[in-house]
Amino acid sequence: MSDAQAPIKRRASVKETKDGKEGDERHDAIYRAVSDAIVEQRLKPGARLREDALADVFGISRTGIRKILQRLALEQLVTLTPRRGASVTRPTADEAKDVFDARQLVECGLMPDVARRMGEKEAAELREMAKRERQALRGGQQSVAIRLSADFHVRLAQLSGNATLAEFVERLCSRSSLILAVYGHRGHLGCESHDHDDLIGYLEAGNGERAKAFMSRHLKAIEASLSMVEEEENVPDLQQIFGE
Amino acid sequence: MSDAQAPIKRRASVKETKDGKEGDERHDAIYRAVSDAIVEQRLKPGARLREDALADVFGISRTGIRKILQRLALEQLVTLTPRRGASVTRPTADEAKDVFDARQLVECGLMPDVARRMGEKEAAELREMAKRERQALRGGQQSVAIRLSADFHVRLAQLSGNATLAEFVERLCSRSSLILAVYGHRGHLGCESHDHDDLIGYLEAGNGERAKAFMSRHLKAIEASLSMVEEEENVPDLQQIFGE
DNA sequence: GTTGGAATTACTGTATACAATAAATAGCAG
DNA sequence: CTGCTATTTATTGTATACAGTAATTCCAAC
Repeated sequence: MSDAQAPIKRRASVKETKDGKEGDERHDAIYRAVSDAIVEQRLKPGARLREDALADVFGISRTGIRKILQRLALEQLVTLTPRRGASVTRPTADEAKDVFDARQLVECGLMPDVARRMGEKEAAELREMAKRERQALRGGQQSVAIRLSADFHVRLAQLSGNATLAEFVERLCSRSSLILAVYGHRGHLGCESHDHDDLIGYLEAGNGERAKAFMSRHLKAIEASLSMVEEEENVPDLQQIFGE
Repeated sequence: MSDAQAPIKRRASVKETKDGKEGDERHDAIYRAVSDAIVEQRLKPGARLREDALADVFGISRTGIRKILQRLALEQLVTLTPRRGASVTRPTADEAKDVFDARQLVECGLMPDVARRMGEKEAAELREMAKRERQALRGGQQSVAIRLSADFHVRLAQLSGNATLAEFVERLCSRSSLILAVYGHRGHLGCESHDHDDLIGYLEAGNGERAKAFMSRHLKAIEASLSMVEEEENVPDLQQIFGE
């Protein structure tokens, strides 16, 4: 079985790696910087990402930026419209449903495997992650908490031992963060903070079926917490005026 | 629910679109040409894909080629090693297991949804695809049959109505074709040709659970038909000599 | 004849320059 | 003053040139 055990890489400040590092690492750092900014909603859905501007900010040429934008586009975090450039993806309600249905199928299906491979070390690591998430939430850093929550789910999937499915879950979680950023209620993060701790308990006890059922409820709760009103279009005042 | 109903695009000869079409379509055509060549094993695992060579063949510059190679790399059809260039991915036994486990989870899980949304038109289309696959197999075009089989599974996933999962299945099927190309026995294609017809029957009858169970056996049969001996390395004689 | 090393070659990584197209603005006519 | 058209501007698409690095080949020495 392939090893999907590598822990989630810590995000490093982009500035730090600016000079000394090789090109590859630099590119990865920029990729993560943009990805994080999107997931943490510092770049809001619909925001345009001009190549020149990004190239200036990060001090590389447009060539490298295009590569990164393309990667983000394949992960559906940015939308690449021909001759119009890149912008942060604004997930539709349909996409949101697809993503959560997919998570339901995959993440729940993975729980038995995770329970089987769960050891002390893994449980401790997960608890640490859950703790950090709680701290961020208590500290009012909602967007950071969203990302930490996603990290938790991804790490869980990695523990299943299936690298392919873990990677898929990673993409789903990124998109979920975007969905939460758009449709989530302020002040009510989807994940109840103690859910993750409970889940770890079931997994550590080797109770895969119980964990599976719990994950299902957990995901349903997140999805239910969303207010799925499609954002009004750019010029919606017209319709409101018509209504009155 | 998002619309994942679009039929699989027909592969067009690359030559045809060479002059008249716009850049975007041209790029897509080249992408499909390379992708098909890999899936149909005209480009064998391990084969190097030099940028210059591809640029010459398709009459565009390296810039466009790199874009395409990058996309293929993200789909794990080609492996991109830094400063060494691109080569057709040679799936490991571990990867093969992950891919088939993933297919087991996802494709089987999708069957109930597919059964629910199955209509006459869809069934007819699937039967047509299955027929073409049988014909290719009978005509000795094994590699074409592998691709048609993959197309069938992808179309099935699209009928579930979940675009995200359908796309994931598409990737898994591409990789499966590669796996079959490497580990499959010559003359014994994984998919028994009538399996697909039987499956359509269950789905058309709305029997999702039966279809699910059948799909599970079907995928297990394919996986079981593989001979999972890791290909010997380029210069293995040395090891044999050591053994003697 | 084989091995070590240096020079050459081949290839990728990156930036930049140029072309093409769509958006914005200004100017003109009604 | 409004609406249409033309020009300008901003931004992406593409190719090419240059730099850097790994692989190969050739030569010499043992």
